[in-house]
Amino acid sequence: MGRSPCCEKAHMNKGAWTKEEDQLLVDYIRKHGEGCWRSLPRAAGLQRCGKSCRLRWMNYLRPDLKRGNFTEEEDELIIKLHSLLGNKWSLIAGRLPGRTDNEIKNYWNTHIKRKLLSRGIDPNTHRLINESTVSPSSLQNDIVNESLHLDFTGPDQERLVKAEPVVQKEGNNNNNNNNNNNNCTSSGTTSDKDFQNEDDWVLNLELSVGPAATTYRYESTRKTSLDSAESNRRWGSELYGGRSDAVCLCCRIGLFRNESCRNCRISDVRTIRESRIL
DNA sequence: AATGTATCCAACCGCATGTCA
DNA sequence: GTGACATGCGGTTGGATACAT
Repeated sequence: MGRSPCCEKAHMNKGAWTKEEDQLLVDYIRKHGEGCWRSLPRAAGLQRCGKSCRLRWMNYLRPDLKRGNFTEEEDELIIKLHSLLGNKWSLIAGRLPGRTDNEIKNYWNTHIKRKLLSRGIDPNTHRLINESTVSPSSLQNDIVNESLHLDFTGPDQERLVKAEPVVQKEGNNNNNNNNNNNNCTSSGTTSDKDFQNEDDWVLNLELSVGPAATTYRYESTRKTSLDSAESNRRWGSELYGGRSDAVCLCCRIGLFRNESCRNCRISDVRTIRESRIL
């Protein structure tokens, strides 16, 4: 027995969205907030599948999306994050405010792959092409280290090194206070509940790499967000054994210093996030 | 100007996962 | 424990546009 389709597709529009459809979706979400994508199309008067609505909103209509070309800084950050996370586009997008996983994925496939290849670097392995084995003294290794070196020091280092490279599939991310109206549930985001158990530390590391900048929680029927600075504090605080001066991943990787990192500069993203909902 | 080719990116699809009854 | 359902993710597709011939 297969799963039933997510929606009745017979009478659904497909393909490019019209301005009218966009407007209906934006109006509805402004009024009611995100969530419950299955019932949203009908409620909003759209002849679209819920998944399609979600995608359109997440990748195109969200007001906090950054438009325009990727900067050199973003390029380098994507490369470094990809060397750490692989094709975990949503996690990578979580560290690039205003960019979507789809956008980064497309950009990777159309630009960065080519860029790396032109540098003689295999975009999949982040190693020099023509060198199949790792030599600790080689340039190749320098590149790998340059990409992967995280400088994790202190008591947590050992646990971190032992962590499996599983990014998302484990853990107790049952954080959402579900708004059970319309039998809607939500899933997948990380909250402070995830940080309550010290034994979950490694899991929390995995979960926190991505969504720091856009970590939502449901409160009653309205969605709010953790501001990125707070998310970074929580993430870093757990990561570095409760130190309060923890920094975000960008800084940790060494791409930025605190003063030049966008994530660290944003002190209160909540204002931005909420204003787009209201 | 017409045609062919390359590139970009929005959207789709299938599957994995989490939640709930 | 199990199945149905909702959502999210990553790979892929195909139409639009840019560029080359």
